[in-house]
Amino acid sequence: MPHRQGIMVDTSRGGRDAESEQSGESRTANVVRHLEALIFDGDLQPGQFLPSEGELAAEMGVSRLTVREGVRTLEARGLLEVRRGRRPAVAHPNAAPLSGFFAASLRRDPRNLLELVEVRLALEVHATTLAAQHATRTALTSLELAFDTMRQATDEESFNQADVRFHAMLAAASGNQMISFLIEAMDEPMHESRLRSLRGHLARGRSMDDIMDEHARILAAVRERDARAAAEAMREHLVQTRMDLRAFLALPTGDGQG
Amino acid sequence: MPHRQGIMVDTSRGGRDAESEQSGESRTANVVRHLEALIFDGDLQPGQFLPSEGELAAEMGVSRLTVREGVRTLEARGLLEVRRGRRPAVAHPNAAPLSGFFAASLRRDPRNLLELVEVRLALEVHATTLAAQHATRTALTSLELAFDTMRQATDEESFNQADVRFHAMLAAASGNQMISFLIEAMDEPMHESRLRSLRGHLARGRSMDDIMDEHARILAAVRERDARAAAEAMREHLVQTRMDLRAFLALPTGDGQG
DNA sequence: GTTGTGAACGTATCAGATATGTGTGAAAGT
DNA sequence: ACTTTCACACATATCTGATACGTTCACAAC
Repeated sequence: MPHRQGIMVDTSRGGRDAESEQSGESRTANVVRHLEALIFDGDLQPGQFLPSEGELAAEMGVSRLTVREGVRTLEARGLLEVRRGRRPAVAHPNAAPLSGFFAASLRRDPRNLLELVEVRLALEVHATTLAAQHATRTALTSLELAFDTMRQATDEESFNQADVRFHAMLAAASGNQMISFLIEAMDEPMHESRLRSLRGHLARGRSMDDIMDEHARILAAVRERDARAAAEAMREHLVQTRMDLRAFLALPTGDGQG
Repeated sequence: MPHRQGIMVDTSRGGRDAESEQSGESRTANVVRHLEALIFDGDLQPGQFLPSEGELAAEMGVSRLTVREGVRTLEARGLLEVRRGRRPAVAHPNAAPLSGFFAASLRRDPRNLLELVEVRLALEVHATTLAAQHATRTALTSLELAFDTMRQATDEESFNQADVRFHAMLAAASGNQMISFLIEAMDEPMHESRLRSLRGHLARGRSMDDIMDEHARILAAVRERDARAAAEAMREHLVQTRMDLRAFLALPTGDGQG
């Protein structure tokens, strides 16, 4: 009989089956599995609430503290949304865990930026192929809207924002949510590098019109449903962007800067 | 002055600057940021230990409970390794968070499997390009070794294992750790689907030799450093695999099965 | 009908214990 | 001298019992 103390009676209820509890693991791990079961196999839809910490603790025969640790774990994994005063809610699928991973990778070693750029290139090129094949009419409209916003942008920051949106809409047009999440997850961590890329772009003696042309070519090919041309246009655009970033990294000012 | 209770004195030490604590956020959030700072900006290398929970609690003027919640969060993000009886250690970079994300996505909705396959295709094709361009001699040797292991495999399970290893070695040969992590992270969640894909493959009237041929073509192109051919060979292989999987999903037996 | 308000509930956090795993150095045995 | 054993200091895992404060909702007051 493993660690029991005080008046912790085991008779929490009449017929509790002990099968679902692995005694080799920690109680918190058991709580995590229990919560996962509630989320995945229970009939809880995203946004719906779990029992309160106290109820969960009573159900599982552990203290509230242990429940809290399990809840924290699943919150960090993006499966639960915890807000003070409210019961824990099943989270809508979201890219936060991915975002955290990429951000952490960059903070650990800024050189990972170039690796991330490669990942992005691979994903976006494929997303463009899929978008040309499957994009719905509304998705196309959103894409065109984002393109127009880019064209009307005046300052660097709003241009960047519109650029991010264009790429996000393109990913969304692919119809593949996993790809969308991955690309979205890279946006935040790579925000800084975008501005740098832009500076490197200018340093290479290229203009904003070049960038707009590249995007125009992508948009046109997607609109014409020419998957091969669209993918190629995106690849060329991203290769240029990669060169822009390298140009910035080679700049005298941008050398030692993390 | 926000919630203070009991004898919680604020004079934890002489000159503590309160700037690093956002009073708008929860204490746990502050702890998380503090720990992140230790991990990223401190001089702690992976494998090294943080102060004990008690010490951290004293340093930050919070209870051990609050520290524990923060530690749990970072553990779930793959940044800390916690083992009973030992102080928390900085984790080596690892793909666990990605793996958790993909696994959760699949458990939430098995239809995400086809989306994951697309992601895998995009990443592996690009990884193959990079591998053909940059693979070191030792990486090539590992790849050949994995290929030989595949050829000698007798049963389904060991073949699959060798197959996974081949693709992992190829990703490693790309020299891009981020891509490696992503592909590695998909291995576990997609393990089941691999077996199904294999069954679908046979159901389509194709043989194991076909699979070996596809891999042989990839290996040969990478060895000859023909990036375009290598990428194309990988794409064809993965398109076949995708069709295998679809074939399985269309099988009478494999229809309702999650 | 609208608006305020308080009780009920829920989480956030603290304090203080106990149980048990880990590592270390001293004591014991060879 | 070398190894093994064991006790002890330390660290985490978990429990109990409180307090503080955010959320919600029903009900009363206007």
